[in-house]
Amino acid sequence: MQFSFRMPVAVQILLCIAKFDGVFKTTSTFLASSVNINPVIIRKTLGQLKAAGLVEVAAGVGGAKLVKEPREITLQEIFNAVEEDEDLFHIQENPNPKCPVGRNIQQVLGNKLSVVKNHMLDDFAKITLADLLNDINTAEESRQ
Amino acid sequence: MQFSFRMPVAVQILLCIAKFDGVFKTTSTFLASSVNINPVIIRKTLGQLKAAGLVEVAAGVGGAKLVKEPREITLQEIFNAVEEDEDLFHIQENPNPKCPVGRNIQQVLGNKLSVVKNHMLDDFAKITLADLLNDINTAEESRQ
DNA sequence: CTCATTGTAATAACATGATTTACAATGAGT
DNA sequence: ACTCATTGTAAATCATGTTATTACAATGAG
Repeated sequence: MQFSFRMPVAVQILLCIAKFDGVFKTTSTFLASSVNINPVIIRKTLGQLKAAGLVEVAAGVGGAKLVKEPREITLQEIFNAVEEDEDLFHIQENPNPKCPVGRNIQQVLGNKLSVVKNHMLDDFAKITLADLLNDINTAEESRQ
Repeated sequence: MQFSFRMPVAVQILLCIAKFDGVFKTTSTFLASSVNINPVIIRKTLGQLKAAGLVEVAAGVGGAKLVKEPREITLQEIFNAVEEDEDLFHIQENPNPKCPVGRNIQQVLGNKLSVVKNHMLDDFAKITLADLLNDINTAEESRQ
């Protein structure tokens, strides 16, 4: 069980937009070929990133640009842009109300897990697009 | 996108075994009625918990018991018992190798995300079954 | 030997994510 | 105003994973 492609795809989109800014027009087709995914997914994801205030997309003419500096864009913002705001885990919705465990599990376990999720979001907040761009460039250099 | 029922179900199973120890025989049918889930799921989950050394199950006669004290059982052990050891997120497996972003995204983003996952596991390690039992009891008392 | 129960396989039902096709709306360039 | 590549979006389909269900051999105390 793991999270879907969504956040990683969004990250790759943003990295490409940053990396190729001024060099290539970053259309959905162009981005789709980097990620190797369907252009419609790219357009949908770009829409979410636009709604989150991270990019602006030129309808008609095509291409996308970052609205903020890479070091001001965190993984947390990207995650929140493309994922629902929901609990980390499914907890059974209809446990037995006659059982002392069943009738309290949602609240008790839910409380603990929401703390864990908040820590995860805090971790995401510490990782910026600039960090990732930097790592990409370092990795590129080490390929000679 | 969220994790499945598996870990929460395993937690509820263990809580019931601890709570009803010596009072009821905790068969898969009994546990299934607390969680309100199919007994086969319970049996399968109990099998995973047994393999992880957390419970012993009496085949034939029925019923399950904890092998360790509740305060020695952590959410991390439970999580690892029922979930695959895999990355937190899917990262596109076939990105474009001609793109400097595509050919490095797995390594770069994967590194960052594995740190986050380890933090999450550390958080899980700090939560014990005894903590949850205690919270259940407190919640029960406040119902009067 | 009996019988409730576990262990397990196989299948179906269901939900969700990803793919693909299609097409109206957009807007810079001519 | 027209063109045309592109976006935005809906709808249908495919793929995958999770949960539910049925079935039955294996288990082991009484």
